[in-house]
Amino acid sequence: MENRKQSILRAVVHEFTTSAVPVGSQALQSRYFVNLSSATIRSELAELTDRGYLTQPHTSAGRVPTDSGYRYFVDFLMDLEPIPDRVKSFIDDAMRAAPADVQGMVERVAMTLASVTQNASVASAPQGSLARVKHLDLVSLEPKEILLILLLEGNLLRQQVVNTTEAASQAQLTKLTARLNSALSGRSSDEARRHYEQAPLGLEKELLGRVIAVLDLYEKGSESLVVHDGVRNLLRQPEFAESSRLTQVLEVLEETRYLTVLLRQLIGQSDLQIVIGSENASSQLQGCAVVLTTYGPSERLKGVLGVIGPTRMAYSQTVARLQAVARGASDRMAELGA
Amino acid sequence: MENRKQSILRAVVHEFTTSAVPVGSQALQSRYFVNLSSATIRSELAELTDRGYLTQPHTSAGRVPTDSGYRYFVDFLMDLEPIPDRVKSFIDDAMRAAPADVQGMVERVAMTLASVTQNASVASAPQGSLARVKHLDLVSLEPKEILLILLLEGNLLRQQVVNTTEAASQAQLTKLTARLNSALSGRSSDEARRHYEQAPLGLEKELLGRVIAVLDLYEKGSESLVVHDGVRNLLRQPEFAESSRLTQVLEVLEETRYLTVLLRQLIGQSDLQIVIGSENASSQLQGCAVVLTTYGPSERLKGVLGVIGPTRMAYSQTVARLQAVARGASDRMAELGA
DNA sequence: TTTGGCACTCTCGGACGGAGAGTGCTGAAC
DNA sequence: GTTCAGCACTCTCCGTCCGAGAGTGCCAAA
Repeated sequence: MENRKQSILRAVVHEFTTSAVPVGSQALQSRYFVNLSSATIRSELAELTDRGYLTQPHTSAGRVPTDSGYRYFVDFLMDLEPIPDRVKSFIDDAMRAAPADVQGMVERVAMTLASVTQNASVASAPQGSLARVKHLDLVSLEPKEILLILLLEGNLLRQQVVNTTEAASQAQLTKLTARLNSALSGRSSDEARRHYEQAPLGLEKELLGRVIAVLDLYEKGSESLVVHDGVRNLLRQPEFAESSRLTQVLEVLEETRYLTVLLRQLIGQSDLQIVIGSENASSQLQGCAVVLTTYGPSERLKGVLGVIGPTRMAYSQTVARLQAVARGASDRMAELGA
Repeated sequence: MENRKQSILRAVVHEFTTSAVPVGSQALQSRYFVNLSSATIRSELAELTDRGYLTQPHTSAGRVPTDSGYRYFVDFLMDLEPIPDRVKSFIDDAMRAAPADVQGMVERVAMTLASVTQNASVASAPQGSLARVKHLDLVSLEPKEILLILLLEGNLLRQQVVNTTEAASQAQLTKLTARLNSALSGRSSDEARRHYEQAPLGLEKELLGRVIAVLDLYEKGSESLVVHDGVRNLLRQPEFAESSRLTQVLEVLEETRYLTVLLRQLIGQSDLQIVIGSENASSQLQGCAVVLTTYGPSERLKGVLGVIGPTRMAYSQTVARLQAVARGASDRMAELGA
């Protein structure tokens, strides 16, 4: 695209994202292109409109970027906005003070992200394709009831109540714990499964089975933890002034099932994904943009981190801050975890 | 209050909660009091308005209950609405399928409550005034880094990374684990503290200190887990049509700090608490009502469960269903927990 | 190719007015 | 003394109208 058209498109996006008001030729002229006349800008705008990058709410209104307009902007025109120092240190502080457990960490990450981007955020707990058991513990609740505690890679705790066929004392359990620990710790579910097959019938096999079940659930992600935060930030945007639009978004956010699927679909090859308006598979997110990246303590353990806001979003700022939070969280988790 | 006035107040509340439209004398006459003339009803309404139970949005509009009107209704006129069988079994199913860990359980409870009351819900994890350690485990991460896993009463897991001054092997830790377990399990924080004071300097004392710190945090509730769900249900109500009202509510719900304080304040003597509109300490909840009860696996371990909606709420239905969910959750937790 | 000029279009906000809903009051009936 | 029909009154709601203002597209000249 011609250079000047690009500049004008960039200016329209910038102006509209900050003011939320359709931008006219005069506004552009006085604020961005003092050496051009508004008439010239008008003809450029008309051209950009013909090509599908801009649209007008009505005949005599200013221009608004279309989804394709935003798309062109993020693909070719956007440069990352530098992050102010106080935002940087805010992120650092938040991560440093984050709780050590995955649950708490994920919540903190979502909170921080929502706060620095002033939009809604989502975060899923890091998951590995091959979950490994780091440690395991058995606690006797009742004679035939055992609490199985599993510490997975990334310091993720899982617990499950197991009703066994045989009774066992805590002393027996302690011995069993030691045996299972040396057999399983550091091993993946495949290796655990081999162990399971060779084990003789009895309590040990029973418990091994449960361990494998937990690992499977975890790997399939059906147990996945997804949190969201910052819906209140969306309410400040004029596009959510009447609540009908928000309803749609909230349905996606609060229905964790949807969200899980959405995140899994979206996080494909690229490490930064921007989905704008109608590009969204889910029709509920019309008018919204989703910016996603991954994070986690290691290459094998990755979760998804995302920002959801109106398509009229400060993309360059959002992307920069999203990546900063992802980096901060990853570092912190690496430090605590694996 | 005279019997007929009560009936009329009840009718106004009922009509308004279902229709959301100010209710006039004619509507009451045709739907509730066929043997009375609308003029008679009008004079009764005028009386109820004088006494402060009703109000008019404007001179020639129908009546709307005031906060005192709702208060009178819930105190004297409300009778619990029976719960349909399918709702009952919905609750039972949800509780049966709930995960065994506290985190998951609390989330499930909030979700269920939001769903059956069609309002927003909050739930806090059960907490005891005296937390007891049920089991403890130490896992070596690095030579001088230990992951401390605490299983508290109610099967609540806590984890914390401890950086120690001395290095320790996993074998040493295993021994230490056994010693600490026999010393601490079933003991409250007071007893743990006695232990701590008598312990000689060293790793054991260091760890005991951390255990106590975790217990303290837990008892003070500053670590407390509070979740919410069902905000999308509020959006269906006309009082949240423009989003400004919702902003307030979301600020309370998403700022867990506020919520924690709110719940702690509110759950006083009674096991069922209804706070209507201006009775709310927090001015953010003007126009909203909060219905609260407690739940938990035992007498000593109680969490708070609440419904938040517009003051124009189906109180009798809400209370009945809230109590049903609380009962279901308590039973299930008792079964799993203590 | 750019630009000033100009007619045109559309929204926005305020004013106006009629329809409708609901009220309070009054005087008569029971 | 309670109930009720009748009636005037009040206020909202909604549609219409109109002028101001913003922005456009087009055209002819530089």
